[in-house]
Amino acid sequence: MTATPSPPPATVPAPGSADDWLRLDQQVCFTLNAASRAFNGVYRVILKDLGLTYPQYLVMLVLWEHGTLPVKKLGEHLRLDSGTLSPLLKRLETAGLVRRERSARDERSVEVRPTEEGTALRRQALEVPLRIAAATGFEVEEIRELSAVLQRLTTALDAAAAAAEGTAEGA
Amino acid sequence: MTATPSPPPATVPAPGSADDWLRLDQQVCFTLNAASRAFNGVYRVILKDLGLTYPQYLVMLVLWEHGTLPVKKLGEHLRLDSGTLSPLLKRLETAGLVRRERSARDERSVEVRPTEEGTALRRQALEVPLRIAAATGFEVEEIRELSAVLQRLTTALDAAAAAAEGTAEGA
DNA sequence: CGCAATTTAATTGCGCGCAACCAAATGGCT
DNA sequence: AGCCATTTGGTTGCGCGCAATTAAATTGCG
Repeated sequence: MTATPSPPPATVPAPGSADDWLRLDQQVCFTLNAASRAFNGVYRVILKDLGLTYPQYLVMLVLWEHGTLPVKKLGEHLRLDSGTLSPLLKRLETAGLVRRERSARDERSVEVRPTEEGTALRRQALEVPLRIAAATGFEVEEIRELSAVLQRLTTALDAAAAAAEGTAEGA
Repeated sequence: MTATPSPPPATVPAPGSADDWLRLDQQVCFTLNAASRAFNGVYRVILKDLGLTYPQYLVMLVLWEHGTLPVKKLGEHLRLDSGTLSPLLKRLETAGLVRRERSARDERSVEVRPTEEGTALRRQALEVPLRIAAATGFEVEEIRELSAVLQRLTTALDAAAAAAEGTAEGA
Protein backbone atom coordinates (compact mmCIF):
# COMPACT_ATOMS: atom_id res chain seq x y z
CA MET A 1 0.00 0.00 0.00
CA THR A 2 3.01 2.28 -0.02
CA ALA A 3 4.77 2.29 -3.37
CA THR A 4 1.78 2.61 -5.68
CA PRO A 5 1.66 6.28 -6.69
CA SER A 6 -1.70 6.55 -8.44
CA PRO A 7 -3.16 3.28 -9.69
CA PRO A 8 -6.86 3.73 -10.33
CA PRO A 9 -9.08 0.96 -8.98
CA ALA A 10 -9.26 -2.02 -11.31
CA THR A 11 -12.80 -2.81 -10.27
CA VAL A 12 -15.76 -2.22 -12.53
CA PRO A 13 -17.21 1.23 -11.80
CA ALA A 14 -20.78 1.52 -10.70
CA PRO A 15 -23.24 1.93 -13.57
CA GLY A 16 -24.19 5.55 -13.95
CA SER A 17 -21.06 6.86 -12.27
CA ALA A 18 -18.67 9.19 -14.04
CA ASP A 19 -16.19 6.34 -14.35
CA ASP A 20 -18.80 4.26 -16.07
CA TRP A 21 -19.48 7.07 -18.50
CA LEU A 22 -15.80 7.30 -19.24
CA ARG A 23 -15.67 3.60 -19.95
CA LEU A 24 -18.76 3.66 -22.10
CA ASP A 25 -17.50 6.62 -24.03
CA GLN A 26 -14.26 4.82 -24.62
CA GLN A 27 -16.27 2.08 -26.25
CA VAL A 28 -18.31 4.25 -28.58
CA CYS A 29 -15.53 6.33 -30.03
CA PHE A 30 -12.94 3.62 -29.82
CA THR A 31 -14.95 0.86 -31.44
CA LEU A 32 -15.89 3.22 -34.24
CA ASN A 33 -12.31 4.23 -34.77
CA ALA A 34 -11.11 0.64 -34.57
CA ALA A 35 -13.74 -0.54 -37.04
CA SER A 36 -12.78 2.21 -39.44
CA ARG A 37 -9.13 1.22 -39.28
CA ALA A 38 -9.97 -2.46 -39.58
CA PHE A 39 -11.96 -1.67 -42.71
CA ASN A 40 -9.03 0.29 -44.00
CA GLY A 41 -6.77 -2.70 -43.42
CA VAL A 42 -9.01 -5.02 -45.43
CA TYR A 43 -9.28 -2.47 -48.23
CA ARG A 44 -5.53 -2.06 -48.24
CA VAL A 45 -5.11 -5.75 -48.97
CA ILE A 46 -7.86 -5.94 -51.58
CA LEU A 47 -7.07 -2.67 -53.34
CA LYS A 48 -3.38 -3.46 -53.64
CA ASP A 49 -4.17 -5.28 -56.88
CA LEU A 50 -5.75 -2.12 -58.29
CA GLY A 51 -2.91 0.10 -57.12
CA LEU A 52 -5.31 2.26 -55.12
CA THR A 53 -5.50 3.38 -51.53
CA TYR A 54 -8.88 3.46 -49.87
CA PRO A 55 -9.45 7.23 -50.23
CA GLN A 56 -8.32 7.03 -53.84
CA TYR A 57 -10.84 4.22 -54.35
CA LEU A 58 -13.56 6.45 -52.93
CA VAL A 59 -12.63 9.19 -55.38
CA MET A 60 -12.78 6.77 -58.29
CA LEU A 61 -16.16 5.49 -57.07
CA VAL A 62 -17.56 8.99 -57.25
CA LEU A 63 -16.04 9.63 -60.66
CA TRP A 64 -17.38 6.34 -62.00
CA GLU A 65 -20.81 7.25 -60.77
CA HIS A 66 -20.97 10.92 -61.73
CA GLY A 67 -18.37 11.31 -64.46
CA THR A 68 -16.26 14.46 -64.66
CA LEU A 69 -16.55 16.68 -61.61
CA PRO A 70 -14.86 19.82 -60.27
CA VAL A 71 -12.78 19.36 -57.14
CA LYS A 72 -15.41 21.18 -55.11
CA LYS A 73 -18.18 18.75 -55.98
CA LEU A 74 -15.85 15.83 -55.39
CA GLY A 75 -15.13 17.17 -51.93
CA GLU A 76 -18.80 17.57 -51.13
CA HIS A 77 -19.50 13.98 -52.09
CA LEU A 78 -16.62 12.68 -50.00
CA ARG A 79 -16.66 15.19 -47.15
CA LEU A 80 -13.08 16.20 -47.98
CA ASP A 81 -11.46 19.54 -48.73
CA SER A 82 -8.80 20.62 -51.18
CA GLY A 83 -6.07 20.18 -48.61
CA THR A 84 -6.70 16.45 -48.79
CA LEU A 85 -7.86 16.16 -52.38
CA SER A 86 -5.23 18.22 -54.19
CA PRO A 87 -2.25 15.97 -53.47
CA LEU A 88 -4.42 12.86 -53.74
CA LEU A 89 -5.63 13.88 -57.21
CA LYS A 90 -2.07 14.64 -58.27
CA ARG A 91 -1.11 11.10 -57.36
CA LEU A 92 -4.08 9.72 -59.30
CA GLU A 93 -3.02 11.83 -62.26
CA THR A 94 0.55 10.58 -62.00
CA ALA A 95 -0.88 7.06 -61.97
CA GLY A 96 -2.70 7.92 -65.20
CA LEU A 97 -6.18 7.36 -63.81
CA VAL A 98 -7.51 10.93 -63.98
CA ARG A 99 -6.79 14.20 -65.73
CA ARG A 100 -7.12 17.61 -64.15
CA GLU A 101 -7.93 20.55 -66.37
CA ARG A 102 -9.02 24.09 -65.62
CA SER A 103 -12.56 24.83 -66.61
CA ALA A 104 -12.84 27.13 -69.61
CA ARG A 105 -15.88 28.91 -68.24
CA ASP A 106 -14.55 29.38 -64.72
CA GLU A 107 -10.80 29.49 -64.48
CA ARG A 108 -10.97 28.93 -60.74
CA SER A 109 -12.48 25.49 -61.15
CA VAL A 110 -10.50 22.34 -61.91
CA GLU A 111 -12.39 19.54 -63.62
CA VAL A 112 -11.36 16.03 -62.67
CA ARG A 113 -11.98 13.53 -65.45
CA PRO A 114 -11.28 9.79 -65.40
CA THR A 115 -8.97 8.70 -68.23
CA GLU A 116 -9.53 5.65 -70.38
CA GLU A 117 -7.38 3.70 -67.97
CA GLY A 118 -9.29 5.03 -65.01
CA THR A 119 -12.62 4.12 -66.55
CA ALA A 120 -11.30 0.67 -67.45
CA LEU A 121 -10.30 0.11 -63.85
CA ARG A 122 -13.96 0.09 -62.94
CA ARG A 123 -14.37 -3.44 -64.24
CA GLN A 124 -11.71 -4.73 -61.88
CA ALA A 125 -13.28 -2.80 -59.03
CA LEU A 126 -16.67 -4.43 -59.42
CA GLU A 127 -15.62 -7.46 -57.45
CA VAL A 128 -14.23 -5.44 -54.56
CA PRO A 129 -17.55 -4.88 -52.75
CA LEU A 130 -18.32 -8.58 -52.79
CA ARG A 131 -15.00 -9.42 -51.21
CA ILE A 132 -15.49 -6.69 -48.63
CA ALA A 133 -18.99 -7.83 -47.82
CA ALA A 134 -17.69 -11.34 -47.42
CA ALA A 135 -14.97 -10.09 -45.08
CA THR A 136 -17.51 -8.45 -42.80
CA GLY A 137 -19.58 -11.61 -42.50
CA PHE A 138 -22.64 -9.38 -42.20
CA GLU A 139 -25.97 -9.85 -43.87
CA VAL A 140 -27.02 -7.27 -46.43
CA GLU A 141 -29.85 -6.06 -44.27
CA GLU A 142 -27.56 -5.71 -41.27
CA ILE A 143 -25.12 -3.65 -43.30
CA ARG A 144 -27.94 -1.41 -44.44
CA GLU A 145 -29.08 -0.86 -40.86
CA LEU A 146 -25.57 -0.11 -39.67
CA SER A 147 -25.09 2.39 -42.47
CA ALA A 148 -28.33 4.12 -41.58
CA VAL A 149 -27.34 4.41 -37.93
CA LEU A 150 -23.92 5.74 -38.86
CA GLN A 151 -25.40 8.31 -41.20
CA ARG A 152 -27.69 9.52 -38.46
CA LEU A 153 -24.72 9.64 -36.10
CA THR A 154 -22.59 11.63 -38.53
CA THR A 155 -25.37 14.14 -39.11
CA ALA A 156 -25.82 14.65 -35.36
CA LEU A 157 -22.08 14.97 -34.76
CA ASP A 158 -21.62 17.46 -37.57
CA ALA A 159 -24.46 19.56 -36.25
CA ALA A 160 -23.04 19.45 -32.73
CA ALA A 161 -19.58 20.42 -33.94
CA ALA A 162 -21.00 23.30 -35.95
CA ALA A 163 -23.00 24.45 -32.93
CA ALA A 164 -19.93 24.24 -30.68
CA GLU A 165 -17.87 26.22 -33.17
CA GLY A 166 -20.69 28.69 -33.48
CA THR A 167 -20.90 29.32 -29.75
CA ALA A 168 -17.14 29.43 -29.39
CA GLU A 169 -16.66 32.02 -32.09
CA GLY A 170 -18.63 35.17 -32.48
CA ALA A 171 -20.46 33.60 -35.43
CA MET B 1 -27.31 16.17 -74.59
CA THR B 2 -24.47 15.83 -77.09
CA ALA B 3 -21.17 16.69 -75.46
CA THR B 4 -21.26 14.29 -72.49
CA PRO B 5 -18.35 11.92 -73.12
CA SER B 6 -18.86 9.11 -70.62
CA PRO B 7 -21.50 9.88 -68.03
CA PRO B 8 -22.66 6.69 -66.34
CA PRO B 9 -26.43 6.39 -66.03
CA ALA B 10 -27.75 8.48 -63.19
CA THR B 11 -30.58 6.06 -62.58
CA VAL B 12 -30.73 3.84 -59.52
CA PRO B 13 -29.22 0.45 -60.41
CA ALA B 14 -31.33 -2.65 -60.06
CA PRO B 15 -31.15 -4.20 -56.59
CA GLY B 16 -28.81 -7.14 -56.58
CA SER B 17 -26.83 -5.96 -59.59
CA ALA B 18 -23.10 -5.34 -59.44
CA ASP B 19 -23.77 -1.61 -59.55
CA ASP B 20 -26.05 -1.92 -56.57
CA TRP B 21 -23.36 -3.78 -54.67
CA LEU B 22 -20.90 -1.07 -55.47
CA ARG B 23 -23.32 1.53 -54.18
CA LEU B 24 -24.13 -0.42 -51.05
CA ASP B 25 -20.49 -1.03 -50.32
CA GLN B 26 -19.82 2.63 -50.76
CA GLN B 27 -22.30 3.24 -48.01
CA VAL B 28 -20.88 0.80 -45.49
CA CYS B 29 -17.26 1.82 -45.69
CA PHE B 30 -17.97 5.44 -46.38
CA THR B 31 -20.49 5.99 -43.61
CA LEU B 32 -18.15 4.32 -41.16
CA ASN B 33 -15.26 6.46 -42.28
CA ALA B 34 -17.36 9.60 -42.25
CA ALA B 35 -18.72 8.86 -38.78
CA SER B 36 -15.22 8.26 -37.49
CA ARG B 37 -14.05 11.60 -38.87
CA ALA B 38 -17.14 13.37 -37.58
CA PHE B 39 -16.41 11.96 -34.13
CA ASN B 40 -12.86 13.16 -34.48
CA GLY B 41 -14.11 16.62 -35.30
CA VAL B 42 -16.28 16.81 -32.19
CA TYR B 43 -13.44 15.50 -30.05
CA ARG B 44 -11.10 18.05 -31.58
CA VAL B 45 -13.35 20.85 -30.38
CA ILE B 46 -13.97 19.42 -26.92
CA LEU B 47 -10.42 18.24 -26.27
CA LYS B 48 -8.90 21.55 -27.28
CA ASP B 49 -9.42 22.76 -23.71
CA LEU B 50 -7.38 19.82 -22.42
CA GLY B 51 -4.64 20.31 -25.00
CA LEU B 52 -5.11 16.76 -26.28
CA THR B 53 -5.76 15.22 -29.66
CA TYR B 54 -8.16 12.32 -29.86
CA PRO B 55 -5.53 9.55 -30.00
CA GLN B 56 -3.68 11.23 -27.15
CA TYR B 57 -6.93 11.24 -25.21
CA LEU B 58 -7.30 7.51 -25.81
CA VAL B 59 -3.79 6.94 -24.48
CA MET B 60 -4.56 8.93 -21.34
CA LEU B 61 -7.81 6.97 -20.89
CA VAL B 62 -5.89 3.72 -20.84
CA LEU B 63 -3.28 5.11 -18.47
CA TRP B 64 -5.94 6.46 -16.12
CA GLU B 65 -7.58 3.08 -16.04
CA HIS B 66 -4.55 0.83 -15.81
CA GLY B 67 -1.81 3.06 -14.43
CA THR B 68 1.77 2.65 -15.67
CA LEU B 69 2.10 0.41 -18.72
CA PRO B 70 4.82 -0.57 -21.19
CA VAL B 71 4.39 0.68 -24.73
CA LYS B 72 3.58 -2.82 -25.92
CA LYS B 73 0.59 -3.21 -23.59
CA LEU B 74 -0.57 0.28 -24.48
CA GLY B 75 -0.50 -0.66 -28.13
CA GLU B 76 -2.50 -3.82 -27.49
CA HIS B 77 -5.20 -1.88 -25.69
CA LEU B 78 -5.42 0.72 -28.47
CA ARG B 79 -4.65 -1.46 -31.48
CA LEU B 80 -1.66 0.74 -32.31
CA ASP B 81 2.00 -0.03 -32.89
CA SER B 82 5.17 1.74 -31.86
CA GLY B 83 5.36 3.58 -35.14
CA THR B 84 2.32 5.52 -34.06
CA LEU B 85 2.84 5.52 -30.31
CA SER B 86 6.49 6.53 -30.09
CA PRO B 87 6.15 10.05 -31.47
CA LEU B 88 2.75 10.46 -29.80
CA LEU B 89 4.19 9.56 -26.40
CA LYS B 90 7.09 11.92 -26.94
CA ARG B 91 4.62 14.74 -27.49
CA LEU B 92 2.72 13.76 -24.36
CA GLU B 93 6.02 13.76 -22.48
CA THR B 94 6.90 17.19 -23.86
CA ALA B 95 3.50 18.37 -22.68
CA GLY B 96 4.40 17.08 -19.22
CA LEU B 97 1.56 14.55 -19.02
CA VAL B 98 3.57 11.32 -19.01
CA ARG B 99 7.09 10.11 -18.32
CA ARG B 100 8.84 7.37 -20.27
CA GLU B 101 11.48 5.33 -18.48
CA ARG B 102 13.24 2.12 -19.36
CA SER B 103 12.19 -0.79 -17.22
CA ALA B 104 14.88 -1.87 -14.76
CA ARG B 105 14.04 -5.54 -15.18
CA ASP B 106 13.79 -5.53 -18.97
CA GLU B 107 15.83 -2.82 -20.63
CA ARG B 108 13.92 -3.33 -23.89
CA SER B 109 10.67 -2.21 -22.34
CA VAL B 110 9.67 1.43 -21.85
CA GLU B 111 7.24 2.11 -19.03
CA VAL B 112 4.79 4.94 -19.65
CA ARG B 113 3.66 6.58 -16.44
CA PRO B 114 1.24 9.48 -16.05
CA THR B 115 2.75 12.43 -14.20
CA GLU B 116 1.01 14.38 -11.47
CA GLU B 117 -0.21 16.77 -14.11
CA GLY B 118 -1.37 13.93 -16.31
CA THR B 119 -3.28 12.33 -13.45
CA ALA B 120 -4.80 15.66 -12.51
CA LEU B 121 -6.06 16.08 -16.07
CA ARG B 122 -8.40 13.17 -15.46
CA ARG B 123 -10.75 15.36 -13.46
CA GLN B 124 -11.19 17.72 -16.40
CA ALA B 125 -11.69 14.76 -18.71
CA LEU B 126 -14.59 13.37 -16.72
CA GLU B 127 -17.04 15.72 -18.35
CA VAL B 128 -15.88 14.90 -21.87
CA PRO B 129 -17.95 11.71 -22.31
CA LEU B 130 -21.11 13.51 -21.28
CA ARG B 131 -20.55 16.21 -23.83
CA ILE B 132 -19.78 13.61 -26.49
CA ALA B 133 -22.85 11.59 -25.65
CA ALA B 134 -24.92 14.74 -25.86
CA ALA B 135 -23.41 15.53 -29.25
CA THR B 136 -24.44 12.14 -30.63
CA GLY B 137 -28.03 12.59 -29.51
CA PHE B 138 -28.13 8.83 -29.01
CA GLU B 139 -29.64 6.95 -26.10
CA VAL B 140 -27.27 5.02 -23.87
CA GLU B 141 -28.73 1.71 -24.92
CA GLU B 142 -28.41 2.63 -28.58
CA ILE B 143 -24.78 3.52 -28.10
CA ARG B 144 -24.18 0.20 -26.40
CA GLU B 145 -25.77 -1.67 -29.29
CA LEU B 146 -23.79 0.25 -31.88
CA SER B 147 -20.58 -0.47 -29.99
CA ALA B 148 -21.37 -4.16 -29.87
CA VAL B 149 -22.05 -4.29 -33.60
CA LEU B 150 -18.84 -2.42 -34.35
CA GLN B 151 -16.81 -4.72 -32.15
CA ARG B 152 -18.21 -7.71 -33.98
CA LEU B 153 -17.43 -6.02 -37.27
CA THR B 154 -13.86 -5.25 -36.27
CA THR B 155 -13.26 -8.81 -35.15
CA ALA B 156 -14.57 -10.17 -38.43
CA LEU B 157 -12.54 -7.73 -40.50
CA ASP B 158 -9.33 -8.43 -38.60
CA ALA B 159 -9.84 -12.15 -39.07
CA ALA B 160 -10.48 -11.67 -42.79
CA ALA B 161 -7.41 -9.48 -43.20
CA ALA B 162 -5.27 -11.98 -41.35
CA ALA B 163 -6.62 -14.79 -43.51
CA ALA B 164 -5.95 -12.81 -46.69
CA GLU B 165 -2.42 -12.02 -45.60
CA GLY B 166 -1.94 -15.65 -44.61
CA THR B 167 -2.97 -16.96 -48.02
CA ALA B 168 -0.96 -14.29 -49.80
CA GLU B 169 2.25 -14.99 -47.94
CA GLY B 170 3.78 -18.37 -47.32
CA ALA B 171 2.80 -18.05 -43.64
C1' DC C 1 29.79 -19.66 -21.71
C1' DG C 2 28.78 -18.51 -26.85
C1' DC C 3 25.43 -18.05 -30.33
C1' DA C 4 20.97 -17.79 -32.73
C1' DA C 5 16.10 -16.68 -32.37
C1' DT C 6 12.81 -13.78 -30.22
C1' DT C 7 11.02 -9.68 -28.14
C1' DT C 8 10.54 -4.69 -27.73
C1' DA C 9 11.12 0.12 -29.26
C1' DA C 10 12.65 3.44 -32.27
C1' DT C 11 13.15 5.27 -36.82
C1' DT C 12 12.01 6.23 -41.65
C1' DG C 13 8.93 6.90 -45.45
C1' DC C 14 4.50 7.62 -47.39
C1' DG C 15 -0.33 8.83 -47.55
C1' DC C 16 -4.38 10.79 -45.47
C1' DG C 17 -7.11 14.60 -42.71
C1' DC C 18 -7.52 19.04 -41.37
C1' DA C 19 -6.55 23.92 -40.07
C1' DA C 20 -4.55 28.09 -41.64
C1' DC C 21 -3.02 30.90 -45.02
C1' DC C 22 -2.42 32.43 -49.87
C1' DA C 23 -3.47 33.50 -54.88
C1' DA C 24 -6.32 33.84 -58.77
C1' DA C 25 -10.79 34.44 -60.77
C1' DT C 26 -15.52 35.83 -60.51
C1' DG C 27 -19.54 38.69 -59.62
C1' DG C 28 -21.92 42.48 -57.62
C1' DC C 29 -21.78 47.18 -56.50
C1' DT C 30 -21.22 51.98 -57.09
C1' DA D 1 -14.29 51.37 -65.09
C1' DG D 2 -12.86 50.51 -60.21
C1' DC D 3 -13.45 48.19 -55.92
C1' DC D 4 -14.58 44.59 -52.68
C1' DA D 5 -16.50 40.28 -50.96
C1' DT D 6 -16.99 35.61 -52.42
C1' DT D 7 -15.66 31.43 -54.58
C1' DT D 8 -12.24 27.94 -55.74
C1' DG D 9 -7.84 25.49 -55.43
C1' DG D 10 -3.29 25.25 -53.92
C1' DT D 11 0.28 25.11 -50.32
C1' DT D 12 2.21 24.39 -45.82
C1' DG D 13 2.48 22.42 -41.32
C1' DC D 14 1.32 19.04 -38.05
C1' DG D 15 -0.44 14.75 -36.27
C1' DC D 16 -1.88 10.21 -36.95
C1' DG D 17 -1.64 5.09 -39.07
C1' DC D 18 0.96 1.67 -40.93
C1' DA D 19 4.66 -0.98 -43.35
C1' DA D 20 9.50 -1.85 -43.32
C1' DT D 21 13.90 -1.55 -41.38
C1' DT D 22 17.14 -1.21 -37.58
C1' DA D 23 19.05 -1.70 -32.93
C1' DA D 24 19.34 -3.40 -28.41
C1' DA D 25 18.14 -6.58 -24.83
C1' DT D 26 16.55 -11.08 -23.52
C1' DT D 27 15.84 -15.98 -23.82
C1' DG D 28 16.86 -20.62 -25.05
C1' DC D 29 19.93 -24.11 -26.40
C1' DG D 30 24.00 -26.74 -27.16
